[in-house]
Order: sequence, then C-alpha cells, then structure tokens
Amino acid sequence: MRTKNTSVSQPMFALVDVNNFYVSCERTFNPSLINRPVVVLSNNDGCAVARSNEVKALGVKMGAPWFKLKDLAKQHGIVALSSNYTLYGDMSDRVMTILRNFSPHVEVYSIDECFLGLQGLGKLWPTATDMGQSIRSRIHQWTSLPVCVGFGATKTLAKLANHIAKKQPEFNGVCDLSAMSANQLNTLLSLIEVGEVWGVGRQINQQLNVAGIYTVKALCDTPTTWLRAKFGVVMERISKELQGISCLSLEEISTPRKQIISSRSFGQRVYSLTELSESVAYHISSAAEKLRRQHSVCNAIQVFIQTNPFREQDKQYSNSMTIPLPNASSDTRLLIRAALFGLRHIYRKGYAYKKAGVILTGIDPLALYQTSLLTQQGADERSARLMNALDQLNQKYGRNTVSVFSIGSKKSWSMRREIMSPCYTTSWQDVPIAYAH
DNA sequence: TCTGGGGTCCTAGGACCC
DNA sequence: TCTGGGGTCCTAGGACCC
Repeated sequence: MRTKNTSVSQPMFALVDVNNFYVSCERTFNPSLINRPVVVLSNNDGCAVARSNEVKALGVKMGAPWFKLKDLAKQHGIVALSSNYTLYGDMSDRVMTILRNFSPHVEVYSIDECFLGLQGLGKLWPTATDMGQSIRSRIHQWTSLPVCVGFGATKTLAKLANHIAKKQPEFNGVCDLSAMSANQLNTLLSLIEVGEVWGVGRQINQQLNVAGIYTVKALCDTPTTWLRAKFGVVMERISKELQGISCLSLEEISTPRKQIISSRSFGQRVYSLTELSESVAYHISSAAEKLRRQHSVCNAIQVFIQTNPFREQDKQYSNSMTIPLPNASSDTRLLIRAALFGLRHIYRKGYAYKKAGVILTGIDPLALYQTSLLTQQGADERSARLMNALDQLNQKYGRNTVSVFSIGSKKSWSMRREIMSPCYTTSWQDVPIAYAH
C-alpha cells in the first residue's frame, strides 16, 4: 500500500526575482552607487520606475513623479538616472541564461523575473533552499546582481514565498513555503497583507478589506465559492492556487504578442496635426518592426491621442479609432497610411495634446496563413490601391469626408459624429471597391 | 404594438501584472 | 513647468442574425 507523504511536500515552482532590477543594473556598472539612494526614471524623466532600498525606506512610491521628489532628493542626496533599457535587457538575458542551467523548465515572466519548473529535480539538491542559495550565489558571482528565490507548490505560492524572502531578512533571500509545517505557515501568512498576493490589486484589496479580509491567512480561510461568486473566475483561481491546487502552468514557450503598442508622452504639449502625424508614423514603424520580428501580420490598427489628464485646468479630449485593414499586413507604409487616415478623423484643433500612440491588433497566426495564400506582395499592392483611393476621396470632399465607423458601435458613432461632416459616409470596405478602378 | 431565445461579433472599460 | 510604457484577461452590452 502506498502511503502519502504529508509531512514535507516537494515544491513544484521557484520564482527568481532580481531585487530593484534597474537600480541594481546601474550599480553593476557604477559601483559608487552602491549603498546610496538611487532612482531610475521613466521616459522624459517623468517618474520613478525603480528605487533602491534606501529610497524605498524614504517612502518613495513606485511611479512617483520626479518633480514632486526633488526636495526630498536634495535633502537625502538621491541620485536620479535616466533609464537605459538596452542595458537592462542585456543583463536580463544573462540572468535567464544562468537560470537555464538550474532547470530545463523555464518561464521568463518579465524582464527581471523567472519561474522555474522543478519536476524531476528533487534529488539534485538536499533541499530546495540549498538550490535557492546556489542560484543566488551564482547569479551574484557572474552578474553581481542580487536576487531572491521563492519556492511553492503553485506559482502563486512561489510568488508569495519570493515576497517573504525579500522582506524578511532572516530568510536570507530564499523562502520555501512547502517545507513549512502548517503552524509555521499559518503564523507567517497571518502577518502578510492580502494585497501582497499575486493578482490582488488595489481595488480587490479594498473590497476584501470591506469584507473583513486583511491577511493572506484570512483569504486562505475564505470559501472559494464565495470568492468566485463575488469576484469571478480570476479570484477563484487565486484562491485555489493559495491552497496548493495548481491552476497556472509553466508557460515555457513564449507565445507571440496579441497586440503591440507603441506610445509615448510628449516632452512638451503638442497642438498641430503635423506634429501628431510625425509621432504616429514613428510609432507605427517601431510597432511594425516588432510585428515582423515575431513573423506576424495584423488586420487592424488603433490610433489614439489624448490631452494631459493631470492638467485639470485644460480642456480635455481623448479619442481613438480602429481601422480595419483590407488585408492583414505588416507593411510599414501601408500601416502608416491607415493610421494617419484615422488620426485625421479623431484630431481636433485647439487642444494641447500630451500623448499619442498606436496599437496593432487582430494579430493571429491564421491571419498570416490567409495572407500567405495570396502573395504578400499582391495583398499589399491591393491594400495600397485601396488606401490611395481613400486618400483621393478625402482630398476631394475634405478631410472629414469618409468615415470608417460602420465597424463601430452606435455610441462611438455619435461620439464621432460631431467631428465629421455628414455629407458622405460609407464603410472602409465599401469605398475602395467602388473607387479602386 | 408586443412577443422569445440563442448565438456571434465587436467595442469599451475595468481589473490586474511588470 | 514637470505625472511611464507595454501587456493580459474578463465582463457587459449593443448590433445583428436566425
């Protein structure tokens, strides 16, 4: 008869996470930053996207706007650096390469985080903690980056373990939840706020608090059915994962992106259609490059613009338009034309724009297959002809002539109606066929 | 004029993650 | 004066069809 080993179970997942990743990368190449308060800033040096422990201790929050921190920075000698994503990407690759030596089952979850699947590795190490310490020391030796390692029966528990390893120094950077007795575990989990659980964000945290659930322990003790009824399937999954029932599997093969976004805030405010057009064209070209790199095509693009929501004294405006393409494509020039077509329709004079961007959507392997049935060149040529026809129509009747919102809802129609003269409207697909030749 | 249900597709918006 | 950027998933609701 087989006996079930209930005393100590094997962890199935490890989560390795680099501490204060961007800051740590900068410190690797500039050791004088070690032990000093350091922040790395976002684009345009807008806000803090990474903080050293010293800065966190000063109460600086993630995403805090830099201009509000300047006094504090002067006071405490905080060093602020502009971000260098090329460097971070390179360091990330090195860490992931090292981790592949520890397990063949690897999911690169983000630039600084990695899940390892541990099936079949049980006999290699006396304990999971030994493995964790070995990971820590090797990564530190080879890249000088500090990491923490969490082990658990599910990904959610491994995440939680990682959090504990980071926050509680007595764990020395490695925490294995599956090695703990029920008592130990309960004590530990009753000290951690429920908002630290992976998947519990600000809103749900608040609602859980209202229901009297403040700690991870309390969440574990809440019936899954109640959570499901109140919060939906995502919460149900979290609940099960916390109880050791694995619902999230290791995704070792990186799937192609389903949408590709390129957007940026402007350094200054922007007023003219010309400037917006330049920005949108630039975004399309970088997004299309990404698209081709993953060997995909898209069959629609969305273009959006918005004013600065933080300037409440200004008139606000934001709008977007989705433009379906006659044929799925990754051709930059074609995509730019479609995007500028949309931009002309949503642009309104007299606003101070702060942000513009594009989203390539409708990306799927089937689209690629369908396109390849035609030749790509043939498809693109046809699309280009249709674009031309539309441009001509717009020139003839003025820029607000041809609308594409037969694809949109009634709501978006009424929203857009005010910016379009109603002299002539038709669908994107209808126009070109009638005017193509 | 009022009456039913099921299915699909699309968009918008909200929540989360890093 | 100055407030990031790139993703995912889920749900609700409308349009449209049978």
